[in-house]
Amino acid sequence: MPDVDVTKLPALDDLSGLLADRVYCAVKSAIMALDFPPGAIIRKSDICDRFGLSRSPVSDALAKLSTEGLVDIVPQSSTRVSRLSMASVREDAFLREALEVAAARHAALHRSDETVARLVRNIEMQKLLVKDLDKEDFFKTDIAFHETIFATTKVSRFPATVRALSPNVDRARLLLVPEPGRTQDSVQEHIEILEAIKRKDEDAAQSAMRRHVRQLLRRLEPLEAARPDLFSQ
Amino acid sequence: MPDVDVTKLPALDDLSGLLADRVYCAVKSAIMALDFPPGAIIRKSDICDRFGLSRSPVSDALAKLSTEGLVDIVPQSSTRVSRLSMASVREDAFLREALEVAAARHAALHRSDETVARLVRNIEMQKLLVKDLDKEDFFKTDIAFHETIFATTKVSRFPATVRALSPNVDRARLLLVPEPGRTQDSVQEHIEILEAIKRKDEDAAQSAMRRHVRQLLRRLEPLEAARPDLFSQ
DNA sequence: TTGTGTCAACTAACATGTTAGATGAAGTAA
DNA sequence: TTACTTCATCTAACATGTTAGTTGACACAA
Repeated sequence: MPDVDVTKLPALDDLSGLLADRVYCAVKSAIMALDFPPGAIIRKSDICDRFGLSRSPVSDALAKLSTEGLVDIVPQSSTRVSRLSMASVREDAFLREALEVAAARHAALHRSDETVARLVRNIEMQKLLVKDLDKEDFFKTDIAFHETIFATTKVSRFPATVRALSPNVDRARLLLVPEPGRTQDSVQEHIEILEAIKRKDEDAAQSAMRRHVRQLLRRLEPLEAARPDLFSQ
Repeated sequence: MPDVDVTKLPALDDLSGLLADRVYCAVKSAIMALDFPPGAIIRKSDICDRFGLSRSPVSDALAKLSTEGLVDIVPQSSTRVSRLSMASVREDAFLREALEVAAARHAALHRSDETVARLVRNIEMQKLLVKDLDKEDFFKTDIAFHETIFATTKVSRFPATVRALSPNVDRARLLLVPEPGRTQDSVQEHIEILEAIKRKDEDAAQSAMRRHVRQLLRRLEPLEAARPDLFSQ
């Protein structure tokens, strides 16, 4: 397995803040974007050279990534980008589903009229983007839909927690090939969630959200066979 | 606000493994046990002296605790045990509920006969411990009950994730005064969860678990007024 | 060919030196 | 007294030196 290509690291353009945090963000985004492919070896000294830094902030950054499961550090030996495994993707998907479903249920019970209005606007936007085949903005609007639901919980770290608990899902997601009609289906699922939230039907909101998030896992399952190079075992 | 008392740190008796990990465990257990009280200042050099170590492993340990929200590091200035806040306790409780409820639902759908047998045995043990007023072992058995349900999800990091997501609930919990009849009620709630799992009624398992975990938050709510010294704002 | 022991090379872990920024007390002016 | 400035002190962040453990190649024996 070759080393990672450190030239793919984004620059540390964020001028303020700790060096360690900035290195962390740069390496994390390279891993999440699969620019650092699963299994590749990360040489700390290469990253030090790339940014002109000492080993301290780089080690701190990699240690943090290690606790999140994105890199595997072998004591006294080596550091590499963690491989995907369908087991870890399923685990991530389970945890994400638990949180998404709880948020949807909470939204149905406690949503304000303003939240409903925001979700309605969001879905109108989704319909337009599907018609215009704008995948990238659709993706962003999709995320905004879910985060609007998260926001009803008043748990400020909800979006960050969901992301932190399911890094493998997010990485694997990038390997998906577009599936004809998937975005339309996705909008329809969002509408069902919204309708349940509108009429304060918490059970319907819960099951609609569950059906929706399980679509992602269904599409991820075949990946292990399609890209065995990126998966362990 | 005084400094923490480093003599309250447990020894690093675990002979193998990284120093940083061992320091992390020692400091974490002191924080979780409230031996390091919320708001107290942690001096890295004191901890270095206590264990006869250099600053590297101690800094690594505190950085990890910082990402978990158990210590607040002010750049270039100071490190202190994070204060509790009812807002963070409520956030923790919401996330914990989401996971506990999802696990209960999953258990109801996918439990094996062996899981049911294990839960039945566990509850028999609970009844005995309540009768004998053995609070400490009851607490352990309670945890084992929940972890048996977690195990049905096959998500190996489930127990660790629940703990990591709700450190403030676990800290605040230690401040609770015993409530007459609470352990009996708790056993009754466990029985309701078990019965729902037994008959594979996922909705009943979900709501029984929700009622159960909400009892904890109900008991935590009055703490802010009772111990304002440990809460921020 | 295959399994084993040795060893050089390399890495992360740990120790220690240095720097920059935050803090708070003392001094000063209004 | 109050508000502002100065400055000494202290801390975490960062740089660098050192150590110890892992790895993989190679020699050699079965």
